Amino acid sequence: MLASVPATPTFKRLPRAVREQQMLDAAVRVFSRRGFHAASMDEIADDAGISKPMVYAYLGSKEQLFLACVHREGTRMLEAIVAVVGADLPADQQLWRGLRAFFGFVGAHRDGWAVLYRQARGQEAFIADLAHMRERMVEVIAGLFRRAVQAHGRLPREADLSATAYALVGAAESLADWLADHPDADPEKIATRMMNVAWLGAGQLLRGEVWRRDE
Amino acid sequence: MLASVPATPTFKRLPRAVREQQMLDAAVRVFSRRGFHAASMDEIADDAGISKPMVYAYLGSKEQLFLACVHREGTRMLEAIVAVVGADLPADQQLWRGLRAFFGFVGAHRDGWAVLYRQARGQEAFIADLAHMRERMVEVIAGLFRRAVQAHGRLPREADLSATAYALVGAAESLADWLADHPDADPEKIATRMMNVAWLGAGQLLRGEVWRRDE
DNA sequence: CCGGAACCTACTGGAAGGTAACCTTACGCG
DNA sequence: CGCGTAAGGTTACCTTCCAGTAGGTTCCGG
Repeated sequence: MLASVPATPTFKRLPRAVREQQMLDAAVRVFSRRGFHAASMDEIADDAGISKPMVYAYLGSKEQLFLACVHREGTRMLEAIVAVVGADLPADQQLWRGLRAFFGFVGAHRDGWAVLYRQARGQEAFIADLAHMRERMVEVIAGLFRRAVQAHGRLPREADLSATAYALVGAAESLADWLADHPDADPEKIATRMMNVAWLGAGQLLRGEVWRRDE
Repeated sequence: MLASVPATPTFKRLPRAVREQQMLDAAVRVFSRRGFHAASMDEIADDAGISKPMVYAYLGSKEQLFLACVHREGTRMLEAIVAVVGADLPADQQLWRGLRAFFGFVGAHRDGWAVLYRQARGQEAFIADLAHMRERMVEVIAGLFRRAVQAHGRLPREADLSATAYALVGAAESLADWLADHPDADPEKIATRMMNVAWLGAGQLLRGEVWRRDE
């Protein structure tokens, strides 16, 4: 009989590891579409092609699920950046490569990272974890500057370093936001603009100077 | 007669305009303490010393109430900035004064503006209005640069101008966030640091150059 | 004394987080 | 081979919370 072979190849039982990733994918989609509170577990489960209790069984509560999303995406992004920043390159080259990787990543995950990240800020329950990831990013950049300044034979003040790093991270996030909302924008171009303002500063920019990458 | 002055100063009937401001004050407090969704209309009404139906009668729905908050605070901030930026000062002076006003404002409304603003981002319903306010801010800064560049005899590309402005706005917001979380930080100092990185850029900073305000 | 503005208590209706109890397929092991 | 059991999966429910409202009361101005 025909009926013995099920005509629905989609609904197969899958091992936990696979389902978990599918659920996280769905959760990222829904969270970034709706925001944390407005997203319902029903919709996430639906989007993942599974029923709600499974989500609870595998990922725990809604909060835990959200944290898992942020953690996965954040780790991917940080790895993508760290991978391309060579430790012994000149500072501007490091910054350039990091920025290019960052905007490349955001460009490739438009509805994923940027929006998710924005969601997490201000949601009381997550600011601690978010601040921690942000801190790691800031520390990477601050460390970059620390070495560069020391290479110039001066000793930097920590407060100045981290303030500068914070400002750069904020600037990058702002442009990433803009990028996320403009599907036809070119990440590489954004990275170049960001590099210009970050490295040269407004003062030199409006005098017509341009940063060149001469790799 | 003495009786004409009521002896109960707390529970007096008040004209609409006054109550509305009290409600907005309470709403800003509660929204920034809890976040948009976690804030309940009951708590806001309670905090305002009034009952819930009054809030609905005067300010409409929860969304409208939130928008009213954002709008009021945002307008106040923009006015504070525009008021100090003289139209015919050199560009760096304008930027410096604007930044000082901005961080001064945030410092004076720590639990008000910064958190409220962060709340609004990512909440589907508000991104349009938020983007509009942000756009006004970006346009102010972009206009500042446009004139400065033209004063140098060159014609700027709009895309570059707004990208630069976006980056600066993002950097300022990021530092403002940091400021909102550090009650003992000095707004003036943050403004100086921001001015350094914005005007000089990282390249000159790590060579040890410093922007001086010589007013 | 009447109209309307300020104000209240008390309710409804629905949405959504979370769970209990149950089915069903794969597959390891005797 | 077959059988038991755990892992994959489901339906249907409970509960709580909260935006929003119905309908009534008090007070002031004219």
